[in-house]
Amino acid sequence: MRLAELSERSGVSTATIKYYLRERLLPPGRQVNATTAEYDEEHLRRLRLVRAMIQVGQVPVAKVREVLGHVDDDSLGRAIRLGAATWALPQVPEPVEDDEYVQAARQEVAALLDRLGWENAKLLATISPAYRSLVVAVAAFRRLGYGWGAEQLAPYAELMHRTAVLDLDNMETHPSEAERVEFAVLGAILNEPVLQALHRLAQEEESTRWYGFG
Amino acid sequence: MRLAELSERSGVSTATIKYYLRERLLPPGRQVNATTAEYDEEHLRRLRLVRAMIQVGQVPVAKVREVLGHVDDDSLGRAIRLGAATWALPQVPEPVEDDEYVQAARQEVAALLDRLGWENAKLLATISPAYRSLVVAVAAFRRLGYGWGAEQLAPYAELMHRTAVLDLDNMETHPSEAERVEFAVLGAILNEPVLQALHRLAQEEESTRWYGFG
DNA sequence: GAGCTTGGATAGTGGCACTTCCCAAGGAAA
DNA sequence: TTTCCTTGGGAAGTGCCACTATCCAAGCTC
Repeated sequence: MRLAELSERSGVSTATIKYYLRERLLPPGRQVNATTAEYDEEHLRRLRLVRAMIQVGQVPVAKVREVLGHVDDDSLGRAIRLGAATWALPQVPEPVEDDEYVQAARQEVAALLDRLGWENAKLLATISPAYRSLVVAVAAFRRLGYGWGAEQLAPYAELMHRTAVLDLDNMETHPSEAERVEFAVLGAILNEPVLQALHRLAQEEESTRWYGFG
Repeated sequence: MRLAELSERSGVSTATIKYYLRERLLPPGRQVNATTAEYDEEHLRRLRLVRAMIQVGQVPVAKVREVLGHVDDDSLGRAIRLGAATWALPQVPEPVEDDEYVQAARQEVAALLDRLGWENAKLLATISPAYRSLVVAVAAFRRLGYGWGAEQLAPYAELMHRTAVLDLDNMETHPSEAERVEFAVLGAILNEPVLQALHRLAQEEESTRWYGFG
């Protein structure tokens, strides 16, 4: 198919597709002659994946390129490819100053991992962006005077752990390795908006149960 | 305290504080004379809240102003104030076309709420941004050929429901109404990065348990 | 051969979160 | 008193980002 058809079938304007081609989020089409290139179903699928990451996952273009690089890199193991995708996602900025709140948050997070027995996560503490994000968020709470500590976090962490197990179970249901990897990446990126929306819906459900609509 | 001290104690540059004052995210200080204004602890607290929303919660400035308006509006009931904060948060864009995927996603979400017995959420279906986000995200999965439906979503929804119950339990532990409302708003905004970070950490923990670090 | 579409390149747009610059007024030091 | 620094406020500028508009020459279509 040509660019116009790719545009029509994906709902993405030709100008934007050209932009993605320029940004190397899509591989170039097969050049038929000087003014025509041919695209196939794989391009359409990749384009939809890119759109889903950008629009639903709110992933910036540069990060999309990075993630796709890992998706296409067959030399990496699955845990690495899954991790690479998650790690490439936008993160909260590095805490500029290591003030008392950040240090206290660091201790609480460490205590949390101890309590949960997440031995692997402890090993990843110094390098995992998720770990850093958690510390920053907990520090923000503490800075405002709320005592978020291991005790309050533990039940949340248990629930998130079960969520992660569901993620992996779902991934395992896919037959081919290529499909599993794409699903892992997608899951890492698209599951979060799903979880977020479910969380907000559940909050609405529950708070109206407690307090009514008024 | 004066602007310079407010800046020092919050770690936010004076230029940025001026910007927040101009954008009405902070109330003006008490004007001492033509070139001096006096700020107090409440300004510092509000500034930290604003920073937390913008940096950790990634909430755009315009939305922060909107949310703060609800926080300060004593005339609203708690469920409304909590909802108002969550609803003001950035959302995925409206699905442009009501194609087959969006329609199928809508049906699956409706089936999910039936299955879960979330009667209040069903009533909110036409107006809740969270509902719309969920539909958009599920549609994105379906467009890529993954069969996310009520059956796969239900266990996730159960876990998120328990999370929401934890949220409300935590809120109830705060003694004063004003504190509860601020905590509800903050929880709606800052809990999400916490949950996200916990989820990613749990994924790392679990996938390394399954597949190792290699 | 007139008039269309094609893909590629370049430059422009609009929004956002700051950040820089300038100013007049005030306080402090010489 | 004079000089110098600091203050808060406003206007304009910056840098980034995700597009989007405009050109262009080549080719296809009637």
